[in-house]
Amino acid sequence: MKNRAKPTNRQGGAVTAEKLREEAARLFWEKGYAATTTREIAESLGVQRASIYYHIESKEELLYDLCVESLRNIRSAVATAVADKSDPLDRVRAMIRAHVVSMLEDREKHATMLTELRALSAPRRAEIVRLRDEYESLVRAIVSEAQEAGVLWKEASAKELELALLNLLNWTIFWYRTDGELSPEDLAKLFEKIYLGGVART
Amino acid sequence: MKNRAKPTNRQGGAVTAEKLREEAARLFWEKGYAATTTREIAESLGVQRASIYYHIESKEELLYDLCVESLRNIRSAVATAVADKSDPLDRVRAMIRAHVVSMLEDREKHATMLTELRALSAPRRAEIVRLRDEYESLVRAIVSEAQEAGVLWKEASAKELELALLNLLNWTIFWYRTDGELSPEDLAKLFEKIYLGGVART
DNA sequence: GTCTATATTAGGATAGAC
DNA sequence: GTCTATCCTAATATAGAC
Repeated sequence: MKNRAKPTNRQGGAVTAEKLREEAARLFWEKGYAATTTREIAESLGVQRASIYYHIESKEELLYDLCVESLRNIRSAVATAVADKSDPLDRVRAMIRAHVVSMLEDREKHATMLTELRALSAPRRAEIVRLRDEYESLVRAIVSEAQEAGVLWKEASAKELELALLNLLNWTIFWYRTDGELSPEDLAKLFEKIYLGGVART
Repeated sequence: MKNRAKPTNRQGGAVTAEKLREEAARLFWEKGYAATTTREIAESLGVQRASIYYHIESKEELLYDLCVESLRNIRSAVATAVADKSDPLDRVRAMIRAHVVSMLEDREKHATMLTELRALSAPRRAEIVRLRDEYESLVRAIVSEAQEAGVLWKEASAKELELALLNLLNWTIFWYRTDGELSPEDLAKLFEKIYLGGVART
């Protein structure tokens, strides 16, 4: 057996920028960005501290890339989910489902993006805020269309309804457990029912 | 003029544990607990770094005290608000109002408590989790009573309805601005309407 | 692509004077 | 109750060998 390309790390494969980002997302979510050290990231991957700098320029780059990926993923999930729906209420339902499922299936990344924005330097933060605003515009447009079609309240603005919806969905990252009773789909159904119909018995 | 007790800091008064906690809450919320340095806290108060250790034992103590205070305040606000109501639906409404107003009027403290728990050492974290669970039990009891009285859904459990309610309310800390269009009371009314009645036009 | 070794700075906390 | 001075550790990142 030739020993070329024999890795000395414990993960079996070469450390790639991809693996780095995965592990970073996990640790950033577990301990927070500022409290996570590059030492820990390297240790988790079974390599020396210096080795990770072959793949990345800085710790902040890991956070930035992760935020970009998170926002691209959720935006694309929602856009795809509503693409083949024309009924305004169906589009709202599809959006809720896609947002919740996408968010919870890649929870570490989305949670980090949603809560660690302030750790980025000003230029990178501005870029992420721009992407986030773009996503919020998509959500708001879907809400607004439903209002115009007469199937959602008009007593509140599209902005207010959008913020309330994201409130209801996003906080889930803080308590959702993969080993819990409710699947992402179950939660999406619950939130859809509550958002559209409320919890009061009629 | 005698110059005894003349403070050299820029704040005009003596630095007290109270002022320390206020400033810490502000900075912890602005930059996160781990990214906030004791140097910055001292600088904001106009004193030398060493001086703050006369009032506290460690940076972590600031976070812990702040979490305890936050949970005591919101619990007491909600308990007081529902105390004189007997109608189950009125109690739910009063709880929403008190939670939102209390949370937003002392936003830095509550936000820090809600998001920086993981920075505490295990014993202190356990203590805060216990207080938080106590508060959640109060919320759940109010929801549960309303279900038993037949005025809220029973298709979902009290736990699910409680989690969904706190979702809807808590995420507000991430976007609420004191200079925005909506007051805490306005937001409480909006959330009350959405939570109980949903946003679909009937 | 990963290693050893290290430069460099920052951060929490303490000692002891006033 | 605050100051100056400093200890000590931990952290990001780089240099250069293999």
